[in-house]
Amino acid sequence: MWPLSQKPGWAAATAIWSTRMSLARLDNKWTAMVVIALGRGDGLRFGDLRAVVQGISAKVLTETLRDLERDGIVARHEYAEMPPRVEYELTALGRTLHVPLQALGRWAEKHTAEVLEAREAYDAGRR
Amino acid sequence: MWPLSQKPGWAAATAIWSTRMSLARLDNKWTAMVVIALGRGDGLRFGDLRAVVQGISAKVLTETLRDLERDGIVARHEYAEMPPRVEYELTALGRTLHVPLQALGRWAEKHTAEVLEAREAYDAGRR
DNA sequence: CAGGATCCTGCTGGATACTG
DNA sequence: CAGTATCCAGCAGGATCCTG
Repeated sequence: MWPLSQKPGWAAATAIWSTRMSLARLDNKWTAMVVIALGRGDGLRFGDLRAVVQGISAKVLTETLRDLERDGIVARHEYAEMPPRVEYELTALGRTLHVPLQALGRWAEKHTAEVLEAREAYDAGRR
Repeated sequence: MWPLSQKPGWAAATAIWSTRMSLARLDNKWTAMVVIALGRGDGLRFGDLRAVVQGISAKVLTETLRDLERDGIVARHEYAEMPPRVEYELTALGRTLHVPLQALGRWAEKHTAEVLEAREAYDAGRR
């Protein structure tokens, strides 16, 4: 195996990753969880999302949803009622994104123990 | 469809997501790209990684690699040579993580155009 | 209830210089 | 080459208060 840096086209092809991965909105640490949450039920309310995505503040949830709406991943439905009701759901594009993200969520659930063990072993070695 | 907040077990089951997704190291925006890069070749050097994961600083790459090593996802091989050489590769656990992350990368590549269009449309409507 | 506005802080992560 | 150490700016994101 030769150094990647000498592989023709590699650097150029991978240079745009950062841009594309940003488009996937992975730069916002909450995005993935919001999309996964939305992928489960249809018509989730703001409050439901806050409860499900534990730890997120109202402000950040609002911003995250705005960004996702702008990117065509989330659709916002506002009902002129009293009290006001707003529901969010994934668009068709959003549902395609939900697939790999859900796979990632499953990975996390499945391998949590292994990661924790590795972490303890590492820390034990350092001590 | 009833509100999620009333679904028994849901809140409890999803409350730990944040923890588990953190374990997946999605809170670091560079992690995904580093793992994807490592998943391609075996024995990537520090400098190669810096070149491939465009825009990352040496400091942050170091920290990211340390965290991944601690979590048992990346293995570090140091060679006592002059000049020094250090190679990184995914562990068995790391390769299982690589699968969903690569899928995510493919999503980003495939749907970049759609996202950009949605973004323009959204901004046009706002104007 | 859903969020806009504002203020403020901590940590992320960049720049630079130095070592084995 | 592959880091480490230090310093520091910027911004993510939390707390609080307010509105339709």
